[in-house]
Amino acid sequence: METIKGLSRTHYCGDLRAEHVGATVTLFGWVQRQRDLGQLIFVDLRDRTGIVQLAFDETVDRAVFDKAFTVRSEYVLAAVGTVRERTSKNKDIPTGDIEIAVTELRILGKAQTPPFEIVENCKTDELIRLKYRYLDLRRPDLQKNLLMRHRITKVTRDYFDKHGFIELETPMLIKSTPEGARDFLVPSRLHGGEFYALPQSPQLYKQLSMVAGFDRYMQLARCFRDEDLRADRQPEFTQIDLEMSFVDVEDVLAIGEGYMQTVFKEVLNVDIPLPLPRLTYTDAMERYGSDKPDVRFGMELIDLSEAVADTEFVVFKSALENGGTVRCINAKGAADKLTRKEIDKLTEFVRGIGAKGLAYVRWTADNRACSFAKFMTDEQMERLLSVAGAEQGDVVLIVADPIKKHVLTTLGALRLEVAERIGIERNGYAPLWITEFPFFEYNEETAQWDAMHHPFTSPLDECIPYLESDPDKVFAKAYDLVLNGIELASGSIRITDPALQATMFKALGLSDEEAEEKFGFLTGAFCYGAPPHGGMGIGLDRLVMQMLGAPTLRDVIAFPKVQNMTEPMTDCPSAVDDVQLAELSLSIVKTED
RNA sequence: GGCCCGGUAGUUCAGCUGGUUAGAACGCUAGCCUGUCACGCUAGAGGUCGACGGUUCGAGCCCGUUCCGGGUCGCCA
Repeated sequence: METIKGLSRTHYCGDLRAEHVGATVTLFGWVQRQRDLGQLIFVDLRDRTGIVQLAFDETVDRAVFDKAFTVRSEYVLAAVGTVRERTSKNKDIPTGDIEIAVTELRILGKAQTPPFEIVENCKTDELIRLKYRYLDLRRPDLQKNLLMRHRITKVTRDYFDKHGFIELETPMLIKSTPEGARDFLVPSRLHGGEFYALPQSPQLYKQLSMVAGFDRYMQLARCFRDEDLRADRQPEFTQIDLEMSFVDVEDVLAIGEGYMQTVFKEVLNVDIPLPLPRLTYTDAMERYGSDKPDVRFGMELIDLSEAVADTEFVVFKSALENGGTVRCINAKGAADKLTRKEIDKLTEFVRGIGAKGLAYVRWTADNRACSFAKFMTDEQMERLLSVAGAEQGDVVLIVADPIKKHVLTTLGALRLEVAERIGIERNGYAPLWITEFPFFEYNEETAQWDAMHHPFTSPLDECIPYLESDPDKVFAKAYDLVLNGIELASGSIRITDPALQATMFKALGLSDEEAEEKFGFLTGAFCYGAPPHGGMGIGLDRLVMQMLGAPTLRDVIAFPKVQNMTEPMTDCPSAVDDVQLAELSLSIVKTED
């Protein structure tokens, strides 16, 4: 191996063009491929900008030629040479008009044969790629993704800076307040038996920074949640966290949607018209069966309760008699694709998510196949189809249940499943706000009202009187930003009135002592002059994923975890030795099962 | 924790109803080749069929258990 001594890069490989012909250049990079034609050798040299061809022919020094003969894929090279026009051009790559007539070649690093080829659209199993993530990251796809991520964070900082936000760093070692997601815990050495938690979000600190008078705060904040993974959920993620003083809902939404417009314009050159559409939580649930609707297509939920009120079909009847509802979606023109067999699969699908079953009418050119036809008069069927807006070629999928929310969420999930199965086009970006979330959520298991948000979320002004009497009538100054069916951001206006905060804790079943123990430092701070404030957290990883159209978060995070929360490359988590444990006053209890 | 899908050469995959020595392509190694760019041609190496157990005269294939990965439900205030 040779050293880099005396060499300094003049160009990146991918930047060279015909205009550079005649120039002497010094390039560094990895060998994409070596082609040995006997008395002529080509080497494709790659760096993060692209690939350029190095040529070694009869004009080159014998020692240099022999060295070129020995190079293999992924060797790290330095090449000095002259840019010249190619005798036969390659139209497939940007540097295809030129090549480098190499005069000096150094092998700066040798490489074993990599376990997979460093190419775009690599088909290799993801586990293998993650084990060798440093090789995976060399691939143009991931290079592009992470360069784009950098671009997005740069635009983000610039946007918020321009709007008067200052970036503050909040601590990673914080107090555990185990509500909501599980905390990652960090044992304390100096305080044996006590623990820090890693932040699930900088929530309390950013609110304190408002009390401290910073007025506008933002941070690209690392956050941690010890919950199971999904394609769009990692235990460790980055949030564009922001908070603003002296604002109400409208002010925060304006900053948030301005940001969306800016980042899409500057990074993708996509125009997002403002203001963004808004749906209240209630409307979103009624129309799409979801609080994060993908509004790029219709197939909205339709209420059939009245239309089927007089039928004898026991499923509909008992749902309605027990205070429930009967609703449907109409898969327009899907009768060919949604065969009986496919509908059976959909039935299994809805059962899998807790529904009791799926009723349907499949209206083909031949007939109307209907799972409950024998309970329906012709007149009732006509009425149902008319309300559902059904025509020949449509498939109406119906769900009934005594609990309305079950019907809505089932159809919401079914709507997405059907769209996927029948191949509805879903292109472009359709961001929108979901507003006025309910404050409480009824927990059927405990028969209690739980907070739907963290306990510092402010109720709508007009709902305050109902806080203790009618939990179901209370809505929050809470809002989500939804993009193409994904929750991108979530935020709220916070409570700053200590009396109201005390009422909140009480409504949530927290005793004064518990509230003081957990959040005393915050409520205490609010006694020293708290400005009204609110903010939001935008999921950076999800934003990047959406902007790139990546199928998983792992494609936009440099070193992600896999589903069992390990990292294949370093094989963490791992055991530690007894000395370390003893220092932390910890011992491992082995469980058998 | 539940459900679904997957695991065969370095990689991507094929492998029939359970039946001879488990194949292909790419990659790799060596030789030849002066305009390739997915170079070409020739030859070669390369396998604990995820693991364990069972059924069978015989298992890559069937059964059970388990490990690993992916998706999803629960969970994620």
